[in-house]
Amino acid sequence: MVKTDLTMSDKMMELVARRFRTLGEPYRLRLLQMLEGGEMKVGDLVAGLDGNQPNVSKHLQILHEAGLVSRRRAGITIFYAISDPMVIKLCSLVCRSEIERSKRDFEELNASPVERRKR
Amino acid sequence: MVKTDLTMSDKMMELVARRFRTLGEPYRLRLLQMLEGGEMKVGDLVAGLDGNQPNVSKHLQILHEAGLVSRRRAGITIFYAISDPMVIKLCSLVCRSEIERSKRDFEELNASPVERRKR
DNA sequence: GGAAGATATGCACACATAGTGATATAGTGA
DNA sequence: TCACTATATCACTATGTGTGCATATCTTCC
Repeated sequence: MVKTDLTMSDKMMELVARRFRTLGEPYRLRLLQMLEGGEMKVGDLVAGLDGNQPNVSKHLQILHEAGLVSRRRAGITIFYAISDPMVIKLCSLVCRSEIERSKRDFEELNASPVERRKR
Repeated sequence: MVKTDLTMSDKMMELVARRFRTLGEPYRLRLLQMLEGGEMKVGDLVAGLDGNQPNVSKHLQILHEAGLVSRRRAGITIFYAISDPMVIKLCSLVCRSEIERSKRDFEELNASPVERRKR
């Protein structure tokens, strides 16, 4: 029923791209990072990220619509939490790859001039 | 030397976000998908994606600057290939998660009205 | 019901970026 | 050197989206 072969349909491609774009914002990554330790209320996220409240709310909304965080109301405050642990795996994958990349760049910079001419 | 603890620095966050944004374009995902089978020349990518050549070149440039694809010149033609296999892992992770999500949505739609009221 | 606090939303602006057609560059062979 | 082919770059427009301010909504407590 569900299409699972290698060639993704255009619609699936669009969905995947959309999810990547959702994660393509530093502010949202910081929010997710803060939520990595457990659920938090909006006010604490605002305080922890030195941002203004509407902006934080908007980003949380985007993360929520993407299904990456869940919402829980407790009286007058609202708690957000990571709902799809995949995002953590994704971020650590990219982060590790980025570190590898910077390491390669570093070694390339320190290579001998003869080596460097080969690029 | 390299910062590896859980709280990413702002600079690392920016790099990770940039990479996600690079993958946040359906056209680029389609290019990567075509390259999954091995290196290809620009012309074949243009033909395979029913796009115009400057656009394909620009996207390939972006992928190349991100370090996701490598370039190889063979005479007058240029071959591109996936250089960081991590992108395949990333895409399949997100794709699987997206399938799970659509499955949940489907089941939720087919749940009894009583269940549905709980959302 | 009215006030207060927490969160969400609407609006306007700025900026980044994708698409497109024209043009430039680079390699090849005559 | 000149034409030809493959690819890259430029200039322009259009669209999407992040940000900040003002304001609305929702819940609780008096």
